Amino acid sequence: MAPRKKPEPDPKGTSPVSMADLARELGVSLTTISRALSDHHSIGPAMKQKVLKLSKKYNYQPNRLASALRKGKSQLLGIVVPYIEGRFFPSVVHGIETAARKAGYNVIICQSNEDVAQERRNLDTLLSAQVAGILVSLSRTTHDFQHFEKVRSRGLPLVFFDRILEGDKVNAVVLDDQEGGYISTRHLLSQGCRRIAHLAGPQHLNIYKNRRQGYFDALREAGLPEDESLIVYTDMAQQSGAEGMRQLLAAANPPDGVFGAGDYCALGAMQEARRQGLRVPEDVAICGFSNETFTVVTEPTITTIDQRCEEMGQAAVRLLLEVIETNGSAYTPRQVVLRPELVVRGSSTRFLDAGAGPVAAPTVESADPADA
Amino acid sequence: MAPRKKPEPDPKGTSPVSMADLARELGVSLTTISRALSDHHSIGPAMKQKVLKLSKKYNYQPNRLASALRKGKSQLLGIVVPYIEGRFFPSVVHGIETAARKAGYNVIICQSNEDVAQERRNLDTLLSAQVAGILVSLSRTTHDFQHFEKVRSRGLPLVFFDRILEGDKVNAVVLDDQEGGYISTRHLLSQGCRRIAHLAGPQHLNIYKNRRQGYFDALREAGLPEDESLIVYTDMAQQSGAEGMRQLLAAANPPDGVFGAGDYCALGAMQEARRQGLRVPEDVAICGFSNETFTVVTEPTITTIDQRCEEMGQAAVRLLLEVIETNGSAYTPRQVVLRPELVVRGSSTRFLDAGAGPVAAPTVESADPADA
DNA sequence: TTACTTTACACAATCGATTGTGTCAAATTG
DNA sequence: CAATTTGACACAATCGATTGTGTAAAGTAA
Repeated sequence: MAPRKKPEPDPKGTSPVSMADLARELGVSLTTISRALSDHHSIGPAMKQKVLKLSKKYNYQPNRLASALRKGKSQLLGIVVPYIEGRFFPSVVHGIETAARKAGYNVIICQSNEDVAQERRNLDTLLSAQVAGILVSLSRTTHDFQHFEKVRSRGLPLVFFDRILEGDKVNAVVLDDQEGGYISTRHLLSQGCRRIAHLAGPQHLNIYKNRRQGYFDALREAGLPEDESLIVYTDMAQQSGAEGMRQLLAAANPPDGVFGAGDYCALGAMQEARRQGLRVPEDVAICGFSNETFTVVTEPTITTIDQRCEEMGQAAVRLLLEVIETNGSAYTPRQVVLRPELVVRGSSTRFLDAGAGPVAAPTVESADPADA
Repeated sequence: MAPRKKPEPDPKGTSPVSMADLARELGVSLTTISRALSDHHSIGPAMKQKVLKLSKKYNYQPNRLASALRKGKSQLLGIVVPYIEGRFFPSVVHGIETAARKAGYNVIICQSNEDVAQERRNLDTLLSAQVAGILVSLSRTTHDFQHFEKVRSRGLPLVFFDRILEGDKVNAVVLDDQEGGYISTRHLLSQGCRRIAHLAGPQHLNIYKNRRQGYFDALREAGLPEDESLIVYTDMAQQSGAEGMRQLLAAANPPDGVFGAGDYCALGAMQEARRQGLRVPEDVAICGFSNETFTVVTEPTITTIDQRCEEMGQAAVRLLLEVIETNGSAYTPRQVVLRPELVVRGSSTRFLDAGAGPVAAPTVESADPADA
C-alpha cells in the first residue's frame, strides 16, 4: 500500500484531519480525543477545552463511516418510495428529511418504480449501507411482506407509510380516508347541499373504499338515504370525472353537490358542470381530495382534503426513532392514523360558514415559480 | 467490550454474515474471499465458484461502510437542493436518483431551505458521510462560493445544477432559457400571431432576463419591432399575470399572443382574457414556461416550455461521474446547457401546424391520482 | 497514615473490507 | 533437469473511530 505521510496541518488540503492528527498535535492518546469529543466523564474539563479548540481550528469532521462501522449503526435512514414525482411523495419525503435531520439523521432515497423486484433490491442496498432504519411506501406490485423478512430478521427498525399491506402487524402511518370522506361530505351538507353525489374510485383499493364509507357515514348522520344512483365509479382521471358528471346531470334529479374521491376527477366534474352552464358552487358545490397543487389555480379554486403529507413524513420518522430507541426490546407494532384536513375553497363556498375550517391557505411551501 | 460469538449460520438472525464468516466456513483466508468476490485474477475459478455459491447461500451483503472506509470513497452521492416541493426539484431529484442508481450509487438528500447557513451545514454533513461527489442547486441566499472551498480542497467532485453562481469556473448543468423564450415566441409567430406580448419576470434574475432575450431574438428574426408597451413586468404569480393581461387588453392595440415567463402568470393571463370574453387561442394565443403540472388540466390546456427536469438530473450525474472518474487529473470545469422543449397544447393551437413539435404528452411520470 | 475512591488518561482490540507483499507449488522454458 | 514464470492463496497492515480494561496520581475517609 502506498505510504501516507501526514505533515501537520494540511498540505494539499486533500486529507481531512482525523482524531489521530489531533491526538498527535496534543501529545495525548486517540482515546482521549474520542472521549473528549463525546463528552465522556473520564476526561477533564481542561483537556476537553483544548481538544475542542483544536478540532475547531483544524475544522475536524468526524468520519461517519468509521464511527458507524464501529458502532454497528449509521446515522442514516433509508426511504423507499414508488417514485419521486407528483405532489404526494415529494411532500412526504420533504417531511421525512426535515424531521430526520432535526434528529441528527440523514436520509438516503430509493425509488422502486412500482416494481417489487426493484423494491427488493432497494432493501438490499439499504441493508448494506447499514442504515439505522427504513421507511417504506410499498410499490403497487407488492403483494406480500416476504422480502421484508430479511430486514426484520436483522432487527432493523421498519416503518411503513401511506401504502401498506393490510392485516400485518407492522409499524405504519396512514391517513384516515374514511374521516376525509366524512368531513368532506359534512362540509357539503353544511353548505346546504341535499343531493350529494360521489365520484368514487376503484373499490378494491382501500383508500377509495374508505372515502366512500365516510361519505355514507355523513349522509346517514344527516338522515339522508344512500342513493346508489348518486354514485359514479371512476378511474379517478379528469376525463372520467367529467363523464361521471355528465351522467349525473343527465339524470332526472341531478345533484347539488359532488364529493370526488380525488382532485382530478373533481376538476373534470367541475369543468363539465360549467360547460353545461351550471354555476359552481351556486348550482352545484364540489369537493375534491388530495389538495393537488392545481386546486388553488382553477376558477373557482377547489375545496379539497389535505392529506397532511408533511405530517405523515414527520410522524413516520417519529415512529421510526421510537423503535430505534427502544432498540429491539419487544416493541409492539403501532399504527398512527392521521386526521385529514378540510381545505375550504371556492368550489364549495356558497356562503361564509362560520367554523368551516381554514380557508384556502396554499400548502406548497414554495409556490414561488422562480425556482427554475 | 462485549465478546461476540458467531455460531455458524445465524442464530438470532440478527448478525449479518461477513466475509470472515465465509472464510471460516470454507477454511480459506479472508483475502481469498475478498478477492474472489471482486473477481481478482489471483483466485482460481474453482475457488471463485465456491465462494460465490456460499455467499449466495448465506445471502452475504457486503458492508459498504467497511468497504468505503478502507477505500476512502463511498458509493454515495450527496444532493443539496433548496427544498423538495413543487414540480421542479422533485423531478430533478428523480432523474438524479435514477441515473445514480444505474451507476451503482445511492443518493443522500439534503435541503437547504433557501438558507446559506443550512447549506453550509449540509455540506459538512455530506463531507463527513464521505460521499463520492456532490450535486448542488444553490439556495436563494447564497451569494458566494466560500463554503464550497472546503469541498473543493478535499478534491471532492462537485457539480451544480439549475441554480448556479455566474462567473465561476465550475461544473454545471443549466437550461437554455434564452432558447426557451425564443422557441416559444417562434411558435406563437407560427400560429399567426403578430402582436406578441411578454409577461416578464424580475430582470435581476438571469433566467427571466434570458427568456425575455429569447423573445426579442424571435421577434427580430421575424422582422417585428421590440415594442416595450407589449412587455409587462410581473412577479410571476397568477394574480400578477391576470393584472398584466388586463393592462394589455386595455391598451389601444391589444396583443394576439402572449408569452408568459412562467406558467402561473400565463394561467392568470389566460383566465383574465376569458373573463373578458376573449377566446383562447383564437383571439389570443398563450404560452407559458415550466410545464407545471396544472398546465394539462386547464381549459384549454396550456402550451409551455418543458425544462427537462429529469434530463437535468441525469446530465448532472453524468457530469459528476466523469469528474469522479478522471479523479482529480486537472479536470477543466464544464458547463452543460440543456435545450428546453416546446410542449404544444390547446392555448396556442390555432390550426394544426405541421412540424410544431410534440403535442401535449403528459410529463409527470405517474399522473395516476391513486397514489395516496 | 493506611485504605479506598475518583479522576484522567493510555493500551489495545475491534468493526468489516481491502491490498501490498510473501510463500509455496505447479507449469513452462531452455 | 535446473531455472524461471505463473497461479493460488495467506499474512498482516490499514482505513478512523469506539470502548473495555489497566494504571497512575490525586482526593477522601477512617
